Amino acid sequence: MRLDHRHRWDLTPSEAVALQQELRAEVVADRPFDLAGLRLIAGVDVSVKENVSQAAVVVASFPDFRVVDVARAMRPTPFPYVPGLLSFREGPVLEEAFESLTTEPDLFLFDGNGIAHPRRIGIASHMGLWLSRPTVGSAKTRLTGRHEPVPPEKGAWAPLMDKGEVIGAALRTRAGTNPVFVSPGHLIDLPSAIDLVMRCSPRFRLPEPIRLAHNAAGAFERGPDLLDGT
DNA sequence: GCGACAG
DNA sequence: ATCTTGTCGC
Repeated sequence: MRLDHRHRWDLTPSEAVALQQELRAEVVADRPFDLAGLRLIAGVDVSVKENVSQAAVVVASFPDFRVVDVARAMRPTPFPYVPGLLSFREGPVLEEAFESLTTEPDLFLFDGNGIAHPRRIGIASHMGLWLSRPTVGSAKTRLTGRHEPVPPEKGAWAPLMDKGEVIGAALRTRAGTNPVFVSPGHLIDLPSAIDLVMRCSPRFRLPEPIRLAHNAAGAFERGPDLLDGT
């Protein structure tokens, strides 16, 4: 699929931060997204095996999550993990995977944050600019911001606050486990993102598209092809 | 200077 | 992210 807003990835950490400061103004995180029109959703994830990164983009039908397309890419890991600069580590291999994607998903769900980021441009927002399509961030742990305790029932959530702004939500996708951190990536608002993640998590803590992508990205290291949700 | 810190 | 056995619970 076609990509916009392309730029070089080989930047120093301080150059990367400067670029984020430039790009943050382009991110749109206040637009409602109509889930009624959602047909194809893509889960995005990257696995790292020493100095090799493997990306997987799994396109599935919504709301039944039948896999319709898978794009993968494998490249040397170019950038160390630095909190706040994840997109510069995973961006290159993701770019390659996106280019080989033949299907056109309506929305992309990322394993990581959207605007719930110190500079409001986590990997879901950053890649959203490249994709020019709605993106949502779903992280397993918190990067920045604070929140009140989340009630125990499935579907309960608490706003994630940072510097006086609501940047996301700690969402209970399943009772008895930790909440996930949801935030708009690009071209979607928080209420829509929360609704989406809940509808993508009928059974497990993590959204179905993320689980599919996680399996596809790490499959070669865990034996036989496990491209389904088993 | 001391913690915090997506994957 | 990845390193790794058993174990508690539905």
